[in-house]
Amino acid sequence: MGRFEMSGEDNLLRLVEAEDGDENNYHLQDQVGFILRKAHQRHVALFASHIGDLTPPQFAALAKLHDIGETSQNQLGTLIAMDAATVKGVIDRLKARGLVEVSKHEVDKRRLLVNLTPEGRAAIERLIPLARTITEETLAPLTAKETATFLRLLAKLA
Amino acid sequence: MGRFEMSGEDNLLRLVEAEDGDENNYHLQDQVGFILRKAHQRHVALFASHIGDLTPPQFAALAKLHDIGETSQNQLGTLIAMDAATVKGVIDRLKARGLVEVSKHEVDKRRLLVNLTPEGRAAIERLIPLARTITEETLAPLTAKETATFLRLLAKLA
DNA sequence: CTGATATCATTTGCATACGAATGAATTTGA
DNA sequence: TCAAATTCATTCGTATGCAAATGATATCAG
Repeated sequence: MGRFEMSGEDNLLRLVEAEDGDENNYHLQDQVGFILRKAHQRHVALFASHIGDLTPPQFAALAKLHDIGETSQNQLGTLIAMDAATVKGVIDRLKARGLVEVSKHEVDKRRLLVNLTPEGRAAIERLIPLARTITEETLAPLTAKETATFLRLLAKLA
Repeated sequence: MGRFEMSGEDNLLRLVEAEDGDENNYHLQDQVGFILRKAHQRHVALFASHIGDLTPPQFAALAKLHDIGETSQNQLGTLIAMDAATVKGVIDRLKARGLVEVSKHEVDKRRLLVNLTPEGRAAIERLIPLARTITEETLAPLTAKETATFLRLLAKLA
């Protein structure tokens, strides 16, 4: 289906359509969703290379608990953008490793309170500097000005 | 832990450190990895709202096969940024639905060739216009100029 | 007060995503 | 040539991520 095999009519059509963005061909590698997925993959790989024993979602849970203190599992999920099923798995694994502990809310018996253990607090405080490095490496292909622009626009899409 | 409970010494420390970017506090919601994850989540949700019966990775596989024609499973994985284990699962599910078919490479017996079926070709050609809409909606919070800038910078990170 | 709603957590099922190990086939290099 | 290294595919284990269903509890409206 090379362009050199097109008839004159097809060629005319192509020339007309080229004006509004080559609508005839679909280039997966130019789609925002595909590039977004790849950029996310690269970040996760960088994260793993620096922090091998914790995933980004696990880190996010610990960092948020460190920031705001004890909360319900549901509220934590909202703050770190995880649905209820996902956050449960993350908390279960952190609990199994002794990094967080859970307790029942005294008043509202539906709620499960989550908090850092001393080990969890030590871990997140040790890891935050590494996370800053990961952020830097993720953004390393951009200049400082580009980084500011990128983060501003990315935030609009999130 | 409010700032109004800080001692005078802490306050001085905070003022000094504020000069190089508030390094004492870690704000998860400002980290590129976290925002990248949320932006990706939003895109996947938009995708699902328009194309309910196919996931973005499945769509990517069909779109790439439509673009380049028959190829090995391994090569396809490289082109759509999936490792061998992941692409196998995606192809297995597309195969089970009759959208792709696989065959053995005659010369190199290690390779598994993958190609669209007529049904797969019809499906991807029907879905590509929807995918364009999804791209538009994903980028809707940005102006045209911002979109161009964003895609250029995002590509640098991917 | 109480029935309808809403919220919180859990469970199940399905689909990525990737590291590590394995086996088969191919390519390389001394 | 032939042993070593590489490539391709598969399998296993672990970890998100989300929809849907369920059960317990809490809130709201009449």
